[in-house]
Amino acid sequence: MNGEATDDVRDRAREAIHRSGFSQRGFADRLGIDPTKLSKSLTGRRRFAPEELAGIATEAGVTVNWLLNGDDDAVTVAAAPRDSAVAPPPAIPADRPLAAKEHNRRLQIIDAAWTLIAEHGFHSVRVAHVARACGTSNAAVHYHFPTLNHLLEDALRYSVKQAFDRQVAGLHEIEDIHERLLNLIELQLPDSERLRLEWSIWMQVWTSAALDPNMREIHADSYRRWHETIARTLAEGRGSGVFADFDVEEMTKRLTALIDGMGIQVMTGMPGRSVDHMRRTLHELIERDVLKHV
Amino acid sequence: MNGEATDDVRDRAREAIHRSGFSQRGFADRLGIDPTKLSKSLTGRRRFAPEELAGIATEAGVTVNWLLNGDDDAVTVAAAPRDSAVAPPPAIPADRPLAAKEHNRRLQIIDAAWTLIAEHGFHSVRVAHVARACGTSNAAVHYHFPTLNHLLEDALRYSVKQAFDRQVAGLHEIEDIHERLLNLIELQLPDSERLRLEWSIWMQVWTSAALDPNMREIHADSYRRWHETIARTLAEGRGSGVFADFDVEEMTKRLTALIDGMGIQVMTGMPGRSVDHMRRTLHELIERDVLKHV
DNA sequence: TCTTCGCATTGCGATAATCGCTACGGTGCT
DNA sequence: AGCACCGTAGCGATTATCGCAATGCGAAGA
Repeated sequence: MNGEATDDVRDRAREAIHRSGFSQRGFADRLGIDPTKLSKSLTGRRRFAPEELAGIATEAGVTVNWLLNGDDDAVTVAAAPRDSAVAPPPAIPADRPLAAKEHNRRLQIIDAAWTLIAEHGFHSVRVAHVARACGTSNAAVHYHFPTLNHLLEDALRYSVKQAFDRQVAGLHEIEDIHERLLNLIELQLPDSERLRLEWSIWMQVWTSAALDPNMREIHADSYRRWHETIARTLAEGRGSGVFADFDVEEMTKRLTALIDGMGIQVMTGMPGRSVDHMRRTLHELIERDVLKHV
Repeated sequence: MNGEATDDVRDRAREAIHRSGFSQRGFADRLGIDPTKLSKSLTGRRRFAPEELAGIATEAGVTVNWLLNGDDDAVTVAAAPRDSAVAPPPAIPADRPLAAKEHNRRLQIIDAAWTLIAEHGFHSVRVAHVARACGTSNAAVHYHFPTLNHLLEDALRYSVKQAFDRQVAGLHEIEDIHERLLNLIELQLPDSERLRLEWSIWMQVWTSAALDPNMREIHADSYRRWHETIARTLAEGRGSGVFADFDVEEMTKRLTALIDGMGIQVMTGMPGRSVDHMRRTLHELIERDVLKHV
């Protein structure tokens, strides 16, 4: 968990890129970064930025946790989703590099569906919308996904994986537990457009889970992950004497409930509720009830 | 705000019942209470139970606030919804009692729609479902409501009004401010089946409001009402010296966020989150941060 | 280097199902 | 008679999904 990317990490990154079927240069283009930056990082002359790690994981169909630790289930700063939630559906033939376009339309479709769900709501997404967003036809969508519901479910899993990757990539270098907790919260605030979309999806998952038992599973997995990530951080800080001597489970429940509740208020645009206010309130809570006072 | 129903209250109740077109006996049947109880209450020999007040208001198309205070907008224990949220759509001809069945199919349809929304979600409600639940035809639904969307909107307004009536009826007799705050919370816990359905609807309103600007209005009204009800109670307790000297707005935000967040966790069936736990946590918060400690 | 073949991918058009809404006529109350 | 209320039947629009044929690309062969 140190700041330098080890040889192992670089090897795995190289392997993932190779298996994606892209050239190093093409992969850098997809990530939207300069090819020379990627090259430097892959040879150890530059460290990976958190977004880059997350991007590599997404494009190559692996997890950041695997990139960093060589194991999808390695215990790290954030709790891992269950397999059900990651499942890269077409089994990856480990030996053969994928044909350049393979896996890509699929990812493009999932991402388009994800965005459409976040912007217009689960029930308003039509096959035709997804197809149009990808510049392709309805049939192409149905070629990759048997039914619309399969696609939508995969889009939700994609969302879970994204949040996980973002957390691992953004937090693994942070040693100070107090700072890590603050950063963990920062990574969840509905601040950027991307995170607002993610919040929109969580809210939809909550309401669906309250109605439809089939949604319970994906919700339970994503929420358990979120709960355990907080709980693990609190437990670490408490164990190392930086945090006060509270009941970890109780404090986790309070913190998650407060974050969710304030997130809703921000997302629905209630007067007086802003991201700034949300951040301030959470920092106050941590200052007052989480940190140990000497 | 004393415990006895005044002459005024009884007069207004009688008027409302009369205008509903039912006989006193028939009205009691609709409320599901013994006709003799209704008779005693109307003549002052028995007090109205809170559910009875709420029931009278719902069936007769008035608000509990009007029953108690003679004015829909009277300032009371709970904040009133804006007109937009109550609007008893067919203007009530004040002189003529309604024909027995009038207003009733309409209410039945709204209530059926309300239940269906809560159970299956806004977007899954079909005209045919509502019709079947009422034992009638699609056309009957369209007779009372121009479009499905009008019906669904009215069902949401109905939900706002219900919560308001429940709060006024349940709290108006409680003088002790601390006890009233606890009761206010108690009235919102997703404990009974009815309240679980109401929570389901709130969650849907939240997510819709985050997506669709048109939903903002109804959400803003219902949430403002909820916010102000809490804020008013906190301010009253603070003013009378029972509560500590906190910032009312801030405390209101914290309390509502915590309630919402925990409500979600209960509604989605997260492990370790129960109504009991929710109640306990809220009571602890009030004990620690709201009450004045001598 | 050119041709051919196989296969993954995609577009086009059709089909069937769902669903909101309406036209029209009937019924019973006043 | 007049009116509020409601049922039957069906139109028309939207959509998910499927069958079929075309396309394009890499591998294999000439």
